[in-house]
Formats: sequence, structure tokens, C-alpha cells
Amino acid sequence: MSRTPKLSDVAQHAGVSVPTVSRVLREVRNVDPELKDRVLLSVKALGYQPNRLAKSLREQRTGIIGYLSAGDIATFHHILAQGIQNAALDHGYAVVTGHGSTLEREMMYAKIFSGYQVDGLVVIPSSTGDPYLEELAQQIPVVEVDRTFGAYSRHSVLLDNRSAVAGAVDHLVALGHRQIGLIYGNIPVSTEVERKEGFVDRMQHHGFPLRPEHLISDGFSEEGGVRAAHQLLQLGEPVTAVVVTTNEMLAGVVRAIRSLGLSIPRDLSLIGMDDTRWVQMMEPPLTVMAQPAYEMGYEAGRLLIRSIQDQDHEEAFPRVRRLPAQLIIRQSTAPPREVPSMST
Amino acid sequence: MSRTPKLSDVAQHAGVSVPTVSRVLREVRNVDPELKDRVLLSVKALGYQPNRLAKSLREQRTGIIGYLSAGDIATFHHILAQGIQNAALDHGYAVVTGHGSTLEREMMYAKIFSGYQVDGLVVIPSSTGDPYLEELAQQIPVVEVDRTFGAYSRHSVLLDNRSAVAGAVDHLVALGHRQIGLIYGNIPVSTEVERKEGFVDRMQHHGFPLRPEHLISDGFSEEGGVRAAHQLLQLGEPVTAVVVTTNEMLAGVVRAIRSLGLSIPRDLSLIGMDDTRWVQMMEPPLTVMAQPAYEMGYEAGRLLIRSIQDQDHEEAFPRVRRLPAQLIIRQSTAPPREVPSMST
DNA sequence: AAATGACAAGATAACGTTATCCGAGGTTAA
DNA sequence: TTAACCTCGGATAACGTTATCTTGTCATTT
Repeated sequence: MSRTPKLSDVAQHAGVSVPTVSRVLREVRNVDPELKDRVLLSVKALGYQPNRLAKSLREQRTGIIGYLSAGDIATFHHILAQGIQNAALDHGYAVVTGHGSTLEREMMYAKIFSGYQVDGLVVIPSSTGDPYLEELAQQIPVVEVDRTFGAYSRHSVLLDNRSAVAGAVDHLVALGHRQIGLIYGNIPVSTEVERKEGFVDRMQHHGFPLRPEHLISDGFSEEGGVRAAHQLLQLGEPVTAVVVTTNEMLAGVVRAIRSLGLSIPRDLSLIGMDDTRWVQMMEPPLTVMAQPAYEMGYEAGRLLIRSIQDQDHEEAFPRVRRLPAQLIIRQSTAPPREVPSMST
Repeated sequence: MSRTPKLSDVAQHAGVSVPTVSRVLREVRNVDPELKDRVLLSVKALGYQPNRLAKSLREQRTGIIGYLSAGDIATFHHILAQGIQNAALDHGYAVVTGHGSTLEREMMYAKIFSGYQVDGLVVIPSSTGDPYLEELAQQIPVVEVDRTFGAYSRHSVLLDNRSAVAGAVDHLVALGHRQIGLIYGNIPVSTEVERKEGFVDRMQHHGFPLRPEHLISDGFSEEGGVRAAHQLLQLGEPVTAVVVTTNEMLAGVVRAIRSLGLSIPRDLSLIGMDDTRWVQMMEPPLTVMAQPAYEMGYEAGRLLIRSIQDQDHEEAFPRVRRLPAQLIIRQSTAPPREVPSMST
């Protein structure tokens, strides 16, 4: 965790005074093009990033605005955020938030947070290979939550995805299902990879032959769910149950099932992910693997803060923390229409 | 917007040196009880609050952690937050978030934000009479969004609640409904007050006699919705349509309707609030008044930043900005079973 | 009783910026 | 040609804290 360069470092490197560097960067007064070039070169060479704290203190304005919400919170990610907030509050930290569903935005926020000299960062990564995030992680502790793209290279708080899916499979198997399909997202994020592997493993554990055409992967979205469901349900040898790994795709699967005129759970049993309100309100209410969103957030926050506070014996605690999902059994799962004779 | 006192002000007031005040407040070394008392008295007298910026700069740690989310966002408040985030980002501001559903937490966050010297605050107030928030509002611009408890004493970005409900009433009237009930939350927040008034006004505008027993108010929650719906639907002269003012209560109303064995829209038409996913996924999908959540958030952020940037001609722009709701007509509204003869 | 140490209060420096002040050099005008 | 100005670079001060250094007082020890 090296020291970040400051204005005086740049000034020295470029052979000019500190105010000159400041003036160049803020473009606030004319400076000799020659000096200007030297400064900009030095800035780039040293990778200088301004310290917002000092700037704010001097300028008497922070460029931070507060957002105080009394609203309800319902989705997985929002509840998770709430967990982080509370962990921070309990330990005397404040949270500055950013939402970056694209790599570009993620990089932007990583840069901004770095500027504000945050002590640490909890991140739900949007993809792999964010250079700013990597750089930031050299300087401050970073904890990944919910998912990871790398090889668990950082502290992370994740769902025990394999067990979650195994529980879903077990439940279906106990009901008598043998032909079980899986619909999952086709991006290389840990959640999808692990859920798929967990499914395959558990099916093999039960000794059921796995048909590749029963594993359908499509985009992460609701539309992906629709497409995947159509593909899966129009097979010659159809499945009697489906497990869906994301809430988003689940909505698409439900739509597709309805448009095909199939009845849940009479024609098809269904297990989804995330205990959201719509899952509870729809007819029939769905059996789902519920993620402990709040706990995941709180744990991530706590882990981060602990990591901040003893940066010396860093390696003393585990890098990956797994939290269990809970299978909530509702009315979308039932025995298949005709229970096949036990073959194994 | 007066200057907040600093350590040296306290020191002068108490007749001691600056470091002594610092030591008293941080309880970091023994100080003469006599001096200590004087310091604490002065702190209270002047209402001193430490400047986190200076502290952070000196201590080389901020006590801020970042939270970078790549998750999806779905509920009203989360989408609204996203709007604020983006407005901030577009104007070079950062957002530090707090979630305070109780007065106590709201006060806590107001204090924290104040300590971080935020330039302004967007707030969904959790109730009226938060002294810290009041004090903060003396010093920096505060914009209320979604709702207000006071008499629009601040800049605020609100839904055009009256028009929203009027639109819902008009739609039902056009379908032939005459006996229309309203279920709303019984707290004195602007959203509820205005929606109720908008309902009453519009019904009177159409010349329909308003039966007090058709206006049911209960707690803000799903359970409140259940209770209110039971009360409304077990009247001697039942309604043929119901308008519900909050998404939370709406879920309760739907549950109650189901438990009473009534069919939507055959037995009862239903219009709710907020175009959430469950509303779209349930059977039948509900007709709702959709709030422009993102736009409300963005507008609040923009208004706040404008307000920060010209604190001189503050009064130049309107204090209350209303955004229109959009009535999304789905399958929960239909003509009443027997259309009564047009009486007016 | 003088010397040593413990303690606490104030003075001073430092965190990393930006704003203000000062002076050297060049340009313009009378 | 010299005085007045303008321009731009560097030195210095300031933002509000906390850490370090200095000094003075009082208690303890031999």
C-alpha cells in the first residue's frame, strides 16, 4: 500500500513550483506551454491523482451531496446495500455509493472514490479487468460481494452457490423429478459458474444422466429467460422441473411458461432465485432459493472494516466467506404428473 | 448560512488552547477537570461539530468506505437514488448515502453528513421535526423529494399527486364505475394527504356523492392494506373499484381480495401505485399510477446542485417542482359487472 | 535540599491543497 | 527613454484538525 504522489512530488519531478502545477491542472491561469508540457508529463509519469480532502478543506466545499432516504427497500441489491450501510454505521464509517453496471462506469467510480481517499471499498464487480479497481486494490482493502470474476483474488462474501442449487435439486428429486432443467446466465461471473457446476455435481451425485440440452444458458436478462425457457420446453423429451439461477431470468421464464399455456406446478415445477415480492405475489407463489442479502452486505462491510483496521496481519482471516441460501418451499414445486418408476 | 464554529472558537470561548480542546473531545490525555468542564460547556454553548475533512486530512484516514454496485435496481426508492447519483455524477458531485426509516436514524445521518461538510442534501423525510435536519438546512441547501411533512417549506420535488389520482378516478369513471373506494396510509405525509384530497376533489368534480366509509385509512404497511381492504369490502353497499395509494398497501389489498375469493377485475377493479415488477407479474397485471422515479431523483439532484451553486439568487426558481404520474392501464380495471344507468 | 522525573498545557508543525502576495521581466505609451 | 502597466512564476499563508515538541510546575528521591 504505497503512498500516492502529491502535488509537491509532481512539482519536483517537473522542476516547477507547487502552485504552478496546481494552475496547470485547474487551467486557471496562463502558464508557459513549455512548463505546462513538463507538468502534464510528470503528472502522467507519476500517476498523480488530486487529494479531494485537501482540496475540499481549502476550497470550503466538498462536492459531496448527501442522500437521506426513508424509503422502503426491497430488491436484493438494495437490501445488500442496507447491510453495508449499517455495518459502516455500527463501526463509525460513512458510505459513499456509486452504481456502475458497465465497466466504464465502474472505472469512473473507482477513480472518484480514490480521489475522496476512501479507506476501503466494497464492490459488486461489473466485469473483470478494471485497471482503476486493480490499482485501488493495491492501495486500500477491497472486498467483493455477491460475485467475483477472478479467481477469488480478493476478500469476498459470496453465496454458497453450490449448496443452494444442491438444495433445490434435492428438493425436486425428493418430489420424484428426474428430468430437471437448468436455466442460467451465460456470463463468466462466479454466481453463474458455481450454480451451474453445483447443479451438474448434484445431478451426478444422484446418479441421473445429464442431458446437455437440459442446461440452457442465455443472456442475463428477462428476455434471455424467455428465450431459454422456450428452447428448453420445446424439446422432444421435456423436463418436469426447471431451476433458474437469477431472478431476472426467472421473470422471463414465468412469462414463457404462461405463453406456452403450461401450468405451474402441474405441468412443470419451478425453482427460482431471490425471495422478491413478485415471487411471493404471483400465482402460484414460487419456491425459491432465498439469499441472505442483508447479512451478505453487513458481513462484507464488517470484513472490509476489519481489513482496514488491521492492515498488518491481513492474512489472519479467510479470504472467502460463504453464506448459506435458504430454500423457501412454496407452491411452484410438486411431484411430476406421472412419477416414473424408481430406476436406480 | 452562518459559519460553523471551529476548534479555535471553542478554545477562545473556554480560555484554553486549541490542542487542549482537541484532547478533551478525543479523551486522549488527562486534562484538568476544571478546564475540561469549561471546554465541554463551551462546546455545548457554541454547538461545535468537528470538521471531518480537516480531521481526515490530518489523520490520513477518512472513515468513508465506498460501495460500488453493479446490481440491478428495481424499487421506487432505489431507482430514485439512481437518479440522484447520476445528476451528481453529471455535475461533478459525489453522493454519500444514508437510510433512515426512523426519526432517530434520520437525525443520526443528518449529523454525520454535517460532519462531512456535505454541500447539500436530498432527503426523503421520515417525519417532521428533525432538529438536526432543521439546523443543517440553515447552513446548506436541502431538497426534499417524494414527500414532505411540512408546508413545502423547502425546495421539493414531488409527484403531482392530485392529478395522478384524478387520472385514476377518471379512468374508472369512464369505465362506468360510480362506487369507488380509496385506501390510503394514515400518516400526515404529503403524498397521502394530497392523494386523498385529489381523490375527494375529483369524485366531487364528477358529482358523485362521497361516502365517508369508502375512504379507508390504515397503517402504511402491507398489513394495513389487508385490514383496510377487509373493512372496505365487507360493507353493506360495496364498491366496484378501489384505488390504493401506496405499493406496500397495494400488496396487502391484493392478498385480502384473494382471501375473500373475489376476482379482479370481474368483481372489483383495482388501481395501485408504482409500476413495480410484482404488479406486472401478478395475475392479472395491475393498472397503476407509475411514478417517474428516476426523473424525480435526477431532478432533485439537479435542483440541489443548482441551489448550491447560486446560493445568492436562491429565490429565482420555484420551490416546489411537480412531476406527472403516468397511468398504465392493464387488466385489473374493467367495467363494473352491471353498469348502472347514468344518473347524472 | 538539590536533583531527577512525571505530567499537563501551550506552542509549533504537519496533512495536501488553493488563494494571495510579491517580484522579475517584458510591453506599451507619453 | 522612462514610467506605467501587464504577465506569469514562485514564495507564503490559509483551510481545521491532530501529532510532536517545548516549557513550566509539582512531586519524588537520595
